Amino acid sequence: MRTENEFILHFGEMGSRWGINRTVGQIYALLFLSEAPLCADDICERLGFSRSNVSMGLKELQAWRLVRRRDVPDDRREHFSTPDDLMTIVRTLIEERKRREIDPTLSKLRELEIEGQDASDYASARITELRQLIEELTNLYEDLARIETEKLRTLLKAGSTLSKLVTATGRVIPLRGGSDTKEAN
Amino acid sequence: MRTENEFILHFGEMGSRWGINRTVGQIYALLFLSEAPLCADDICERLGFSRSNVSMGLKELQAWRLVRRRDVPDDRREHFSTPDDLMTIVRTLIEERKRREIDPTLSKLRELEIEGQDASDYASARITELRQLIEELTNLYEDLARIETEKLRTLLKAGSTLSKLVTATGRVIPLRGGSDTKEAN
DNA sequence: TATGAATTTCAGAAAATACTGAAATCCGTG
DNA sequence: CACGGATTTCAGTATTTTCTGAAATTCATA
Repeated sequence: MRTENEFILHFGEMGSRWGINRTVGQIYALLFLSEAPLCADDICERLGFSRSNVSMGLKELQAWRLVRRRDVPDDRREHFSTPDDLMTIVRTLIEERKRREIDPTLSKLRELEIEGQDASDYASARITELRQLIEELTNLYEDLARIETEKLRTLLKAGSTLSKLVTATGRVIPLRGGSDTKEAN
Repeated sequence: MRTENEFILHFGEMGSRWGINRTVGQIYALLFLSEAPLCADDICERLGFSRSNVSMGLKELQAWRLVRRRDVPDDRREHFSTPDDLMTIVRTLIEERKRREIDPTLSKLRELEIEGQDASDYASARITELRQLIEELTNLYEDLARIETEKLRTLLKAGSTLSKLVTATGRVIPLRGGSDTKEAN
């Protein structure tokens, strides 16, 4: 209980840094730690928030796709839980943050490049450069997002796979302090 | 001008999603688009914020390491600019966000694993699982952060490098819709 | 289609955050 | 070390965001 409480309080505090509020953070944390799905009343009781606040919070978590509805037999009330698989959670988180924090800016930059011919040369160049970099990073992300969870996990656990990755591009990139054997290409 | 203004307003609006406020977002955008370093007075005048607000904003941007001081000859006032290299900016952004949004949670999880033996089995398992995944992702990030900008950029531009990466682990992971030739291993 | 439990909506209260102007501090120069 | 421009601090105000309770709505069941 002590541990669970601290975890929940921590998520509440971090919430604002993560772009959700205290309530939403705590609700998420509570669901994350509970094996069985919980209904809104359970959450109110446990966290001491008003019913309406919990309702809002659950709505937001569903919009983030971080919490899903679950049917519990013999109970009319809706229940909620977080996905079991952590990798799924991480993927969702990244996807949603990209959608909220990056996509709108990419659209705006494209729009400004097309419509706006009135910026200074320097400003135009910077906007284009930024748009290009965001596109490249987005493409990389989309490649990554296609790799199945199982294999991504293997990759993650394998040691210094990264040096191999870079080797595959035709160059050798020594890792600082590493002792990789160099492969001539 | 029209274009610059729209860019600045957009950064102001997005600021709250990015964990900075409107003022800070606008100051950053203005500096990002200006070739010459600007002093606080320039910024006040251009954006219409109070002197003290601009001072706070610049302080915050420096704490994020997104803006640096620059000396301008024959002017006693401090001037500021964003780094020229976009890749540097992206690295800094990721580094700082990791520091603010992930590191504190990783510490807390470790602490809870050590101190807290009172959680339910399920909760303990989830905390451990989460701590492990964050560590793995953090390690991956640290590997990536060591690759020099020049080479990272090459990598980013190269096409479907990712399938090669995964091949290097000893498996072939077909990209959805891709037409990579499979390499037997 | 009337009932009532469950859920959502929403206007206003409470809390948190951002912003300002005035005063204090800093700092190079005479 | 006094002057004066540049910068920061800070207490109070304004704005935004979060939270609540009451009312409205939804929806399965009789």
